[in-house]
Amino acid sequence: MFDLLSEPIRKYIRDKRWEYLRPIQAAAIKKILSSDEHVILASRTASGKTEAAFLPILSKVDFREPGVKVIYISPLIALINDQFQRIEDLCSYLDVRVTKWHGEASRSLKEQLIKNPSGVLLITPESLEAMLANAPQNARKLFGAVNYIVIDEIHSFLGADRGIQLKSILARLKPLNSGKASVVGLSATIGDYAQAKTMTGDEANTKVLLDKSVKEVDVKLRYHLSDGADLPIDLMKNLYLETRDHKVLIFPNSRSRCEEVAVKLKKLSDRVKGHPYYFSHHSSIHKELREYIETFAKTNVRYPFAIACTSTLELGIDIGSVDMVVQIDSVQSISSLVQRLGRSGRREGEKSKLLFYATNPWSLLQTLACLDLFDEGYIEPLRPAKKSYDILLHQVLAYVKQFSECDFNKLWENIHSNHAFTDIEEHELKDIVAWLLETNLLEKINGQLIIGVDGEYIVNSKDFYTVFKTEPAYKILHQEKPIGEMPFSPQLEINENLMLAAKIWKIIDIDHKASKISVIPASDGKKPAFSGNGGIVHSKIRERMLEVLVAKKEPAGMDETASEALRQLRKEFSGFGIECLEDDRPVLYKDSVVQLYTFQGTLVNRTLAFFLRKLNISFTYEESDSSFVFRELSQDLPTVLNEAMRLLPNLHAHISADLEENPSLLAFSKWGEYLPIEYQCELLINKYYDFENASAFIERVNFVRFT
DNA sequence: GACCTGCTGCGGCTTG
Repeated sequence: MFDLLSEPIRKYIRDKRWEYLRPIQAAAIKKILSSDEHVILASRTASGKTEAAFLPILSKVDFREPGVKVIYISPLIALINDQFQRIEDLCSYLDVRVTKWHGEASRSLKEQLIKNPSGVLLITPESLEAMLANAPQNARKLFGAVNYIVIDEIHSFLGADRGIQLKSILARLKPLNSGKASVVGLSATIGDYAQAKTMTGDEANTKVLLDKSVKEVDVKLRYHLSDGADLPIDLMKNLYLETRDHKVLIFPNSRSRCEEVAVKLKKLSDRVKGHPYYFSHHSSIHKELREYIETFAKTNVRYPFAIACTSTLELGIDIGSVDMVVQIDSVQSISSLVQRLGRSGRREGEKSKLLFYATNPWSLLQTLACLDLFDEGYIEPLRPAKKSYDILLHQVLAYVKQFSECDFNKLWENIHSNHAFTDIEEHELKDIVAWLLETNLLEKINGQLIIGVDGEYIVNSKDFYTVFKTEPAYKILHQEKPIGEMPFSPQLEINENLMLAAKIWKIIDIDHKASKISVIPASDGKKPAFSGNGGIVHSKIRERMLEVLVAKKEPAGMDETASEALRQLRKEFSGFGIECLEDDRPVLYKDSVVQLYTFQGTLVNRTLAFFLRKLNISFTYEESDSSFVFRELSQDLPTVLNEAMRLLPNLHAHISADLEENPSLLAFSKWGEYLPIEYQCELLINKYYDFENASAFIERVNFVRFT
């Protein structure tokens, strides 16, 4: 393979003293150099995917003619900054210019590129959106000669609104260079290759190159039952002893818990004069502090450290290799587990090390299920987008802004040929455009659609370029230096103490006008409160939990208390006599209380809850064990579910009544509120609920009674 | 108790 590469690239490899090419690199070189087909490169973390894409692309592309030749698209600014150094290093062998283009990148360098377009461009989807909408003339000048579009961490776009937007942007780029650019997608965690291929818009000519080799994982499972809001002290002490001499990432699943873990570990360390390198890293920590932590982790070789973090440290940002990954209570998805495990054992021949703590039996069971699925190489498929009317509406505004004016037929031609919207029909676009005209987001002059009076505010706001929502928050400052931010809550009051950035603070001033809170150091205080929605657990994980629950086999890696907790939970359920894992579901009858364990994913349960509400049946739902508790059930469960199915033919009427009563149901969608009401209903049905799988569950479920 | 992601144009100021 080496000989196929161009001389400067071969020199790069010699200078790096690579003894051999990784399997994914060899395969990618062969494929990319021999064809112009789109490719998806799927291979575990730290397997050299970036080079797998760029070595052959840089060998093949002729950079002498003007114009940007390669676009690299990343979901994160931090990843662009990281990859910039690697790619620039590579490109220095070819005298090719690399330019960063995102909201925090240098404007003068952007302007230089527009004056004299060439080389490789690293950019975010939102920056592409902004360029297409605001300065289409720049986009034409820059992208007329693009040969390759590399999409990093492509799984982070799949199954998400941001992915539909990216698809649409790729479709809008096509006419600028007569569609001659090939797409190369990179990821370590793709569960559904068919869906990954749809990103390119040409599934038939998209090939997947897959390196299935996996790292061995060394797993230890511990159990410390928690009765209250805080983590048990014996868990914290054990965690301290296990991690004090190592470089570790700790994933406690919430920002609030990150603070708790970082502060408590630091206190334990202080007491015995241990190292001071305890940090917390999540979205509410100020950017500069986060960057400091990342740089510390990457460049420090001498000292052990512990970073309590959320999914901010899950994607490909390079913080080097850690000795161990700690997970406190279960992950919500296998994809997330794979990414987190990939942060340790990155060196050749090294194992990944995972230390897991459960604080309740269901979290232990969920982890065992996830590890089981992980061993099989399973990654949950993402829900394919169906009728994304909200993103369509956003892209309609973007198209009209990009074109300045266009008639309906031109708009329809563009939407119709856009692979993000293959399931949208002309009459649907007509309805939505008519509604946009009625609400003054669009206007029609001489048969031409233009942005309307109220639309101007929307498309000219800096909030226009994203398809996801963000909550307003207060800035937290110490001596005018920003530490982080928090959403306003009753917790934020003068003289209250709280944790942030692994330190404890006392609030001394609140400026509501400027949304600023001043703090000074303190020695004791509470965990911060953040508002958020948990993740979505896939039905496959819940089904596997049932399987592990009724199995006899003792899973490996558990300590004695964990084993005992599993034995206990298995004993509780041994009386049910589950025979068919797919259909049988336990129902516990105790006095007048009925508890149904569905072992279904979050979306199916959410849909079942919708039915129960509509039937005026009172219940409580518990996400951790996926169960519904009924305290005054007057009919038996099969009758109830039969009635639920009878609601289906009138679904729209029920949903629209719900929406009228509670418009915040649409809060999950940033652009949904601008849709006509009947399309808002469709959006709820397609994106928020899962009627297909809920109905299938109702039809096949067989209640296994236990008293 | 429950994750994350991104951003323009322009006016006005400071600094070399």
